Amino acid sequence: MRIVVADCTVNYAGRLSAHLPRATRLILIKADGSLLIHAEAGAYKPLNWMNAPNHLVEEGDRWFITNGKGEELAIDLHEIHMDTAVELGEDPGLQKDGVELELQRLLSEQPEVIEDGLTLIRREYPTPIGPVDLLCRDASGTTVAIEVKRRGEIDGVEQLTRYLEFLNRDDRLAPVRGIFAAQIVKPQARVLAADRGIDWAEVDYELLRGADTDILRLF
Amino acid sequence: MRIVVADCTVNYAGRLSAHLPRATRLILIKADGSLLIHAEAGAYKPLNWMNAPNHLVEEGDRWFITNGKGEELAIDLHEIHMDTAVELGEDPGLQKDGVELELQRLLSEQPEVIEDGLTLIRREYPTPIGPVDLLCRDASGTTVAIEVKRRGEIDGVEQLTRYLEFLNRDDRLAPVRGIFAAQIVKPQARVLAADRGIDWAEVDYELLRGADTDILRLF
DNA sequence: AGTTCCATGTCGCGG
DNA sequence: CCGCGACGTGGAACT
Repeated sequence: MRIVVADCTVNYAGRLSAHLPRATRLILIKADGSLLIHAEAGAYKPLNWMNAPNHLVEEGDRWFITNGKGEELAIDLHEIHMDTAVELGEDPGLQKDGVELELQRLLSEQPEVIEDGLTLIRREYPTPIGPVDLLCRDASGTTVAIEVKRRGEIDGVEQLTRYLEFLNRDDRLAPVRGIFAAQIVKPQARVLAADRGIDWAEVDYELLRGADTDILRLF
Repeated sequence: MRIVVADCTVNYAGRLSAHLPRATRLILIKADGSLLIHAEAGAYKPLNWMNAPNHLVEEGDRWFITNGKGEELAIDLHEIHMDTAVELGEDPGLQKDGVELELQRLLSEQPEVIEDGLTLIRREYPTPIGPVDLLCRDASGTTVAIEVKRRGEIDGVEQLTRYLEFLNRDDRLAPVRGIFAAQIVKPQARVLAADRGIDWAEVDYELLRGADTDILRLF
C-alpha cells in the first residue's frame, strides 16, 4: 500500500464528471490497484476513487488512472508532503457474526416472538448433519426445531426438513415439529413449508433489536 | 489525520457483530473522528469503520471507540509499524459537474431527443435572473426555453416560468414557449407545467450517454 | 455474464 | 430530527 499526502487537484470523468479543487489530501494506492482520495472529514466514502482493476500512469507530477470501462481519473500533484509504501500482506478477511447469527441470538432470547408459549431448550442443537438453530418446546410440550434465516427461501425449508428427519429418530424428542423463521419468507418457501407440514413465521428484526435492551457483551 | 499501520485484531458490535483476525492493516483517524480500517485489497469500503461523531479511548495497546448509538469498536494493537499525523486542513469539497450538467451537455448535443425538429440556439442563455439551460428553436421557428433537471419537480417548473417571463419581454425572441426536461417528471410537476402552458419531456439518460460516442474531453 | 437484492450502506434534500 | 430517494453506489448470491 502506497500512502501519499499531497496538495492536489483531481478530475474524474466516467459515470459523471467531478472536480476537486486544489487542497491537501490523502491518496492511497492499494496492492490491487484501488486508489482512494480522502479528506479530513466525511465518513468512509472517499472524495474520489478508482476501483481495481485499473491502469495507472505517472507522468511526473500528473497521474492518470483509467479502467477500461471508460472511466478516467487525473490527479495533479502540486506538492507532496509524504510518500510512503508499506507491505500489509493478505488480509484474513472480515468475519461477520452476521445478521443471521444476530437474529438467531435475539430469537433465542425471546422465542415467544415466533410463537406464543415457546421456550428455549437449546441454541445450536447438534444433529449428525449439523446444528439446528433453535430447539424449543411449545405450549403443549411438543419439541420444536426452528431454522432461522434472514431471507427465507426454499433451501432453508429443505435444510429444516433434513433436521426434522434426524430429530424425529430420537425417541426422547419425537415428535418434533418445525418452524421456519425469517425476516421475509418467500412465497415459494411458504408453499414448500406448508407441503411439508412446517410452520413459518416472519419476524421483525428491528423490533427484536429494540426489545433486546441488554448491554453489549463485546469486551 | 492520523495514519497508523499496525498488526491488529478488531471487534465490532453494533448493527451486527464482526471480527477481524490479527493482521497488518492501515488505520486512519480523520479530524472529525471518523475511523477507517483498510486492508490491501477491496474497493473503497473499509473492512471496519466508525463514523463520526464518536468517542475514542486509548488504553495502552487497546483502543475503544463508541458512538452513542450503541455501536462499539475495539482495536487491539499488537505491533505498530507506523504512526503519523498530518494536517490536511478543510477540503473545498467535491464539485460534481453532476448528472444535471452532464444531462444538459448531452441534450445540447441532441435536442431533437426532447422534441422533433428542435435546434440549439445557445446553452446557458443569460437572463437577468440566471442562465436558461438551453435556448432552442422548434420546427416552426418558435423560440423554446428548456430547463433541464435530473428529477423534475415543482420548483423546476417555477424556475422555468420565471425565465419565460423575462425571455418573453425580449422582442427578438418572443413568443417563447417552455419545455421542462428531466429523467423523471413528477406528477405534481406535470400538473403545474400543464397549468402554465409548459410542455414537459422525460429523457433517457442511458440512451443519451450511449448515443454520445464522442471521446471524453477531460484532459 | 447478467440480474436481483442487501448493506454496519452513505449521502443529501425536503418536510 | 426524520423519512425518502439517489448513488460513479459496491458486493454477493443466484440464474
